[in-house]
Amino acid sequence: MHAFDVLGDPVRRRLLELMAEGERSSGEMTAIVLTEFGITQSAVSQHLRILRDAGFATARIDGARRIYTVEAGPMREVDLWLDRFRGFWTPKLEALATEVARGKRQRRDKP
Amino acid sequence: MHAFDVLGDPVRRRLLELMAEGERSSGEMTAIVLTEFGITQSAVSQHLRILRDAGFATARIDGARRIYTVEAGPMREVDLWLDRFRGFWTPKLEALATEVARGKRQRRDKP
DNA sequence: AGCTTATATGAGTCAATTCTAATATGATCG
DNA sequence: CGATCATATTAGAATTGACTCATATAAGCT
Repeated sequence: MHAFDVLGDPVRRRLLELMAEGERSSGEMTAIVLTEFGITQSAVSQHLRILRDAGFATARIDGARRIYTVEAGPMREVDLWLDRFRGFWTPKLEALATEVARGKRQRRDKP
Repeated sequence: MHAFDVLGDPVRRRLLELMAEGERSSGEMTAIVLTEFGITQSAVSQHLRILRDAGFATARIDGARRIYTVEAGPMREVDLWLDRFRGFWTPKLEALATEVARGKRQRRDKP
């Protein structure tokens, strides 16, 4: 499943937002998403599985709980895809700074 | 339609990639996507409409042709959403450069 | 004007996705 | 141990989304 397909669902985006604020148990996230979207525990669990399968999150077992952590990999892919559009909104000087920030992943012109 | 829902489709992503390389007519893009994905002109036109409706592209009329241009707005939204995850992969110093690059859109701590 | 090219739209079909309901697994606690 | 809590899984129903086919609109050509 392509990273963008995963991000195409609002519940999954919300789950990732929650994890971005710090580790969360399945239960905490379920409680929140349940009130916000009105879906069942089962549905949330299925979304969490999709996030795990696509590498967006990992879960560590803590007793009866699963603690979820967001993972950078697929998010970077998305960010990388966006690179080709940065020129359309980033002023030139700032673009240079971004270039530096990104560690000049790719060389665009000869030295 | 949320920006990420729009990007969730591979044909639409491809169309945006093509526009990112420069303005394109509907016909040019249709020809390419048709060979790559094997879908009809109608399907491509419907995808282009979704891109227009969501503000990802605008079309200018040139005789019988429509020339499409990619628009920054929604792409920036996506980039902004990604900000909250940057800390998970950007080393601290580079994060600072990104901060500069983004013009310090938001203040995170008191002066 | 009539034919062709370029693109868009609408209706209906089909497949993929998401949801609920029911159930399973495993930890915890009395 | 039996009950309960936390989470996952499976099966099937409901929904959504993308596609094709047919048709519409408008420009360009002869």
